Amino acid sequence: MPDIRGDALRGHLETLVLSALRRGEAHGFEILRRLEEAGSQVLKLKEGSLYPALYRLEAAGMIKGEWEDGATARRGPRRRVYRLTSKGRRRFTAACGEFQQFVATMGRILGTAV
Amino acid sequence: MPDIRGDALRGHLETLVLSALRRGEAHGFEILRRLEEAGSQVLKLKEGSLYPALYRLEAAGMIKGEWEDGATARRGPRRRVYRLTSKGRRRFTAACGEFQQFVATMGRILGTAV
DNA sequence: CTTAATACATAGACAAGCTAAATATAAAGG
DNA sequence: CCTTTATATTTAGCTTGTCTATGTATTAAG
Repeated sequence: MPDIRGDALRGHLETLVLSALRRGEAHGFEILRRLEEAGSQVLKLKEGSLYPALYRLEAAGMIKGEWEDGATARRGPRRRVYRLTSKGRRRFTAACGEFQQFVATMGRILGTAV
Repeated sequence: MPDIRGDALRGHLETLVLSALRRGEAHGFEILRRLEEAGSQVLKLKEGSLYPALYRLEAAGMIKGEWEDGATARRGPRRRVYRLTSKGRRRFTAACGEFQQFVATMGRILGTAV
């Protein structure tokens, strides 16, 4: 089972990130884990793709990130926890519709066998 | 109904071109027409995207292009007519499978409502 | 002879995802 | 202590596909 190529993902990654955050706020690594888990081994997302996507989404007001309280008893550096804004929630709904349209259009062209 | 953005298309365009050629050989403009027709107004493909894609596909041995015989009584310059190679046909089949997997994975992440 | 229609070509911009490496923090282990 | 290990974020630079915009070529029509 070949991996999903980066180019195929392009333009859809932000939708995936928004989707991952519907399950509740999460920091970058956690988002990565959620997506790879749901992606069943074929979706391999890289930090170098995710973090810039998070910055874009935050800049666009779709998500809001805050540094986690430092007093957590765990290994590792501070984490930035993101949550969906209401704008992001609306964007996600719209993005789902657009994706559906994209799939429908592709399907029409590739034939019903697809 | 918003158009399908270029980024959403990225990585899927070559599959679309292969698909268009299943209906028989065609020159660039004809491919464009076939795709836009099947794309129902939401898929707006540009020459600047299509022709490079054709060159890539030909270089990869997926399609074969030949200059049309000049004695055609019609307006316009010579046309380069492309047809699927057997390699291209196999590639198309594989690409359909990959697209299906992509859609399935996206669907799993976006939720069944998608 | 000009205009319109058709078709191909391509330079350059742009953007998103990838590679790879650096940095930071703190628990765990000896 | 000091090193190792695990966790998490950051970013520079590369690659590549699509788009914008423009240019060229050819022939029918007026």
